[in-house]
Amino acid sequence: METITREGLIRQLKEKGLKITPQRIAIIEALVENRLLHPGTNLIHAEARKKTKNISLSTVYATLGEFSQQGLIKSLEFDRMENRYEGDLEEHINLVCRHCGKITDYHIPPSIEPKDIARRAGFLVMDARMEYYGYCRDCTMKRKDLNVARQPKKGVA
Amino acid sequence: METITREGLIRQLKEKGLKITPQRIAIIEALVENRLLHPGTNLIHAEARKKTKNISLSTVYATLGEFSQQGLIKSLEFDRMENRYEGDLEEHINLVCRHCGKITDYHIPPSIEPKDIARRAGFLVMDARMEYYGYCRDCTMKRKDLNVARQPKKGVA
DNA sequence: ATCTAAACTGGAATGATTCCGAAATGGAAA
DNA sequence: TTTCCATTTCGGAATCATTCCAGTTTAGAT
Ligand SMILES: [Mn+2]
Ligand SMILES: [Mn+2]
Ligand SMILES: [Zn+2]
Ligand SMILES: [Zn+2]
Repeated sequence: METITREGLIRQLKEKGLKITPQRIAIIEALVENRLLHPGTNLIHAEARKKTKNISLSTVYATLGEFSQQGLIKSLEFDRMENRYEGDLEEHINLVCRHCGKITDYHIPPSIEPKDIARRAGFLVMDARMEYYGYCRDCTMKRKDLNVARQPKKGVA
Repeated sequence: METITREGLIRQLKEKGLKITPQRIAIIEALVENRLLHPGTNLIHAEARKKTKNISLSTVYATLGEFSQQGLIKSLEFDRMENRYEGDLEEHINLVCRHCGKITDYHIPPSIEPKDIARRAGFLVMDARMEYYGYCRDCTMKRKDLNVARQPKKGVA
């Protein structure tokens, strides 16, 4: 099981010593209920508002950031488009429609032949993006502080 | 061959009826010379400036955008980090270091066992990102204007 | 009931990217 | 070669998702 649930998330918050607040409950419910949509910050904000009066957007940002950092959910980051949140932690391919923005999960069978898989799902593959994030050899060597650091904003080398 | 070269890019511009300007030449040279770094807009701007006096940042943005749209290069888009440009059009995995931001190419052998490959390259995989961009079944159906449209900024469904 | 570190808040700041109208120019046509 | 105009360039303002901040509230331990 790798899919988020209301109770599962609450339990994890407790385990990690994070506080259970009305705002967090509302956000959790919004996340779980809309997980198939890979909801963005604004949808979560709107849905959470229906459950508790006045949740600030700042809180939604902070909370989704915290949850992602803690590994409760994953954030799918885009350029000039709000980040989207993933409630399925299992490794799979997200089929992102360039036209309507819909993101669909495609769970990969043991062995892959990526393009075919997508085609079989009726998805017209125009471009692929596969990335691994982690630490390069150099950084692994001099690993002084491999705290989960955000990617540097500037500088290329 | 799938790697950009000065002459190749110039030829493609001509083929597509785009004008050859000093600014574009400078940007092309900057792209080719730094292709291994997956340079960002600012590096390209800085390098291009060395070749022709006064290239505006707007022009660099416009040019890299145009080149990407035409398929001469690919843009790797990130959240809160400047986009990076790819001069190797062959399908491969980009190993993105969360620590120093370095992006390394890893060309995939016929059949993949992704994680192992990365490990063999000395890269510590912490997270994976694999995405296909294209058109979902629904959009392919009612494909009226499948022009390369930018992803909608808002709205989830 | 008390207390404090954590969480929340609204508004300001950030920064990469886009947008804009005006000026410059590549290169086709004469 | 000169003319001409669609394309390109320019710089400054605008955009907008996200982050930051300083003050206030609160969950939950004691
Ligand atoms: Mn998914
Ligand atoms: Mn690459
Ligand atoms: Zn679609
Ligand atoms: Zn590194």
